[in-house]
Amino acid sequence: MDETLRLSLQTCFALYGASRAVTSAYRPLLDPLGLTYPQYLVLLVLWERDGRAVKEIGAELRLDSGTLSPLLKRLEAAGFVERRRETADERVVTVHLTGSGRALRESVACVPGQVAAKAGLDREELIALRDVLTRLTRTIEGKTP
Amino acid sequence: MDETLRLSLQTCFALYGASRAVTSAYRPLLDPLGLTYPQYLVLLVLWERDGRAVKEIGAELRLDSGTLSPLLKRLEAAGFVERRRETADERVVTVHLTGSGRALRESVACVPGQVAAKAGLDREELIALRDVLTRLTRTIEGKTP
DNA sequence: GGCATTTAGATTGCGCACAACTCAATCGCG
DNA sequence: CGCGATTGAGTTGTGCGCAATCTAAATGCC
Repeated sequence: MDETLRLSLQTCFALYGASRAVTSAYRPLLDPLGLTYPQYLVLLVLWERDGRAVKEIGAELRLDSGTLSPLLKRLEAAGFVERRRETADERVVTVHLTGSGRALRESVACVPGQVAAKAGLDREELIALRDVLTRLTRTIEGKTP
Repeated sequence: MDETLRLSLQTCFALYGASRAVTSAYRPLLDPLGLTYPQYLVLLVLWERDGRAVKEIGAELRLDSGTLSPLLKRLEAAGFVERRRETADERVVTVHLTGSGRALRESVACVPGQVAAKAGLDREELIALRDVLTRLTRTIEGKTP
């Protein structure tokens, strides 16, 4: 097989493996708090700005309602968020942190540092990796809308 | 929040997003053939060397039997592979390509090239990305065995 | 005002991932 | 040889991720 094709395959597989490895690096840290990695991402979005619509959260994380609806239901069942149907536009549901949802922020403050330590990349590499992955994602999404 | 922690979060999220973006770049190419990306990976492993044990495939792709057993069952139902319980050691099941499983190889020959085109990274970037991701995965797996 | 179109969210269904468990076969050690 | 420990595969249950579909609400256009 062509060298370039092989390289493409290897890179895609490396991406697939690395993503699972990072998620599994988060797992032992989040599990004691009763969170999964995607749930943690939703909370990050809400900690930055509370009371967002499901739609906005989805735009931020690139997740549709098919993924978010049940996930938010679980976060609500766990007591970390509340969902409110807006009166101004009753199609919209906004998601609000509860007290324990806000409190969780302190509990996970050390998580990113611990994951960074497990990853073992230095600052330069993290920046380069973040930037090339962001560009890759944007390029693909531009071509598969 | 600490600048470094933010960087770590951004990089993990970029990895999570890029992995899904790449998988979704494969989807329209593999879907007409009745394959998913993980199924395609299993076939890649078998095209390289046929008749491997489930265990070996799992070691190659870092997938356990909980993922592979039903996946292989679906590949078998689709007529691309056959599973045989070994007589020498009856715990072992080896997976063998069928004629149509082998034939599929030609049909997907163009796939990696098309994905590479969608990704829009040049050769140097692909190599750098593959290598840093491979190192990242190994480092994490070394620390979370 | 009335009706088609669009929009936000939920639901259904399928296929991974992964943990936890079962079961049968094999291995290893006394 | 016998038997406990280990191994390989499968099963069960949970939680994404995404396509397809549904419903209700809002919008637009006449």
